Amino acid sequence: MSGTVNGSRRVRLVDVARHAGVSTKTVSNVVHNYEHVTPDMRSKVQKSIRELGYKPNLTARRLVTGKTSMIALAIPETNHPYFSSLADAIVKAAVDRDYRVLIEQTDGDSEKELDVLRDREAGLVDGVIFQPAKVTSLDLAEIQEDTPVVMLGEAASPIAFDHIMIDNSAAAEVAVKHLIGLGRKRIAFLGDVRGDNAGATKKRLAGYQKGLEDAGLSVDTSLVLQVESFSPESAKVAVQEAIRSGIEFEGLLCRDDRFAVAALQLLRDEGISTPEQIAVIGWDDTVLARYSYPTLTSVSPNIQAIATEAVQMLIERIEGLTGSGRHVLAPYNLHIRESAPAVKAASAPKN
Amino acid sequence: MSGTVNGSRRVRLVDVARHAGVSTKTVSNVVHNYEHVTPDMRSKVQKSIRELGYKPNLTARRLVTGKTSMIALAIPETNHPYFSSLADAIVKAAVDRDYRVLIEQTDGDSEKELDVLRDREAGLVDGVIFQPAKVTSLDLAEIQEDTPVVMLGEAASPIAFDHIMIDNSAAAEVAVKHLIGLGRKRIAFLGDVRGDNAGATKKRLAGYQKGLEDAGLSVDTSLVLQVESFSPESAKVAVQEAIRSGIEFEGLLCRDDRFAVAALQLLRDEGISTPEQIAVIGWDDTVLARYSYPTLTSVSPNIQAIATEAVQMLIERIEGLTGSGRHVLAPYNLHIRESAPAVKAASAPKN
DNA sequence: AAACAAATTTACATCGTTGTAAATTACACT
DNA sequence: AGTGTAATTTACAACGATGTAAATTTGTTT
Repeated sequence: MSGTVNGSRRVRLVDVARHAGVSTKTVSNVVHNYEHVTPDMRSKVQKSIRELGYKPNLTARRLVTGKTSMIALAIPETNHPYFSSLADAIVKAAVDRDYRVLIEQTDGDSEKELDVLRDREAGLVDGVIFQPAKVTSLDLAEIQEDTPVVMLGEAASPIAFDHIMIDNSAAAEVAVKHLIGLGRKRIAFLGDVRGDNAGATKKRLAGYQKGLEDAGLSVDTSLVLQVESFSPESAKVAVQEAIRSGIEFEGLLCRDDRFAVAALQLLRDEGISTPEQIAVIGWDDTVLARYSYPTLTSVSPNIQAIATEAVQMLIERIEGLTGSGRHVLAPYNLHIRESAPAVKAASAPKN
Repeated sequence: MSGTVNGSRRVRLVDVARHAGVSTKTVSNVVHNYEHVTPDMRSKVQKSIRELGYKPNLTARRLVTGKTSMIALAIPETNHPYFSSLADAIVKAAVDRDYRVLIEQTDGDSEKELDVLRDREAGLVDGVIFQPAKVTSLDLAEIQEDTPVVMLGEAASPIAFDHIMIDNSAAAEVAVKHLIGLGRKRIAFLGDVRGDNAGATKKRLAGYQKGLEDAGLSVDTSLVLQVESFSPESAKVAVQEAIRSGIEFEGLLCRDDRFAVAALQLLRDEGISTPEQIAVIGWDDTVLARYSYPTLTSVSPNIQAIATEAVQMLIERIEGLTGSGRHVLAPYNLHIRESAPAVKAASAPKN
């Protein structure tokens, strides 16, 4: 009773129609639960469908409807704690809306990122949710495609595109103020990555600075730690150099959890206690934050909200909404854990 | 110079043909780099393609060729360190072979898992790589579909399917022997999860047992810690209860990294040192192992090899290979880190 | 220059479904 | 019973590409 009888071709709509003695359109109507079908017809057709093991061919359906019911999610890497939870949430949100998700890995490569939007082939997906790592607003502005796109993340994007992000500057400010609330005065930022032109770090730095200034603290540029690359190793090197060169700080705000956890490991190796001597805050609230030692306080974007909103906005575009790009700020909060505990329980720095 | 001129429909093959004054088939030939096309023709057509901004419609192509060049990857959750690296590797391997990957999350739900194979719609993908969490060999045997499938992971699968896994029993044995090499005699296993009928744990337990027996150690069933669910919390509860009830052990082999890292946290909270008092080994060698404290020794399946092989086997099936299921053992090794260090550097248990 | 073979190009049917609009049937009301 | 209207069902032409096989052009050989 399988889809094909030995060696014969797949069962088509027309085969069901013949078997049931009706037109193909009626079978189609039954398949789609069209309401104006008499119960007799319906059950007769359903019986044939069952007996023949008919399954609709999605490709043919797509060709005539022009809809794929698929969206692409373009992210730098799947194997990254933040992006994998983002992917998870977006897949769930899409499935709720009867869409499927195609993952496109751009590997943080600007050519691959542009390819995603250049859209060399048509009819693959109905729309794209795109979190760029390298590509700049200028690159994007040149590309004017007709596939709907929703941008995620902190990169500046052309106003033409819908865009969802958290208020990076405000979030950094909240994080800095939390550290200040713990009595920390000299607060470092890890890290300013060489060649990172995506703009995320700049915004976080701006918030970091504003947080300090609002509290009447001076901004010391030697506390903005420069990092060679996005690898945890180079983050460790940066922190280590700072310590070796005698730069003192009691708080550390990191641009992401990977850097933060690397910093935790380094501080431990150097015999510096967290949070007693240096309180640390990460960014993204990934799985790493839950399992590190000490557990990591982290800026926590509401991924659920981002995913739901992104899918919603994209579907609106797919369904024909026009007009210039919408710009949405997603909610976030600071997830407090041991590395920068709640203010009440805070002990003053010991050094 | 974009794909569509204001408001007009998409450019089709036939539009290019008319513009260039040739037949549609010639345009198609140029698009596909068919060799028997004169240079004149080719450049004339390419010019038209460029000027009109033509992009081939994948759906139409698929309908006539019957190929989607997409494969599905069905996994319990994207947001899991092991599965996200698996997804990453499979996407890369597939892209290398000119396939795209559709991620299907089964949420460890047996209905959803069956749905993946029941294949309610045809022509979505050319084949499926499927790592089940719940579904048993029996459930699967009933389903006889024509979409090629490659199974991953430790669940028993019907002989009809191709299947790739690491030798769980042997790997567990290696891990246990490593602990024994560190001088540990009482070695516990975390954990036997209630309701886990996927068979993975059973095989690991078998290897655990064999490793002990080979070393002439007795197998104490109270050292096989029962866990209520797959959550880290329940793993912690299980370890805690064992300690509270006076069960003593110097080595701990865990069924996955999440459990292992949860155990590390609990041991720390209990004031038990790792690896001095209890050496711990995880499984899957996920990102957690790199960032935990202490860093985690873990059984490390060669994900790269698994992904490449899975894609290779699936494509062979897609291209028509018939015959009964092939069963492949993938390579693995024990990634040594601090929680169960290399034998040389090992210190004897202190308690 | 004719004849044949090989290399290009073309015409046309086809993939399997759904949209449109026309044809039919069923139903209600004089 | 006859007519008008609404509810079903159907016929047929798309959707946009590629495969097949035939038609044409080009090139070679005698």
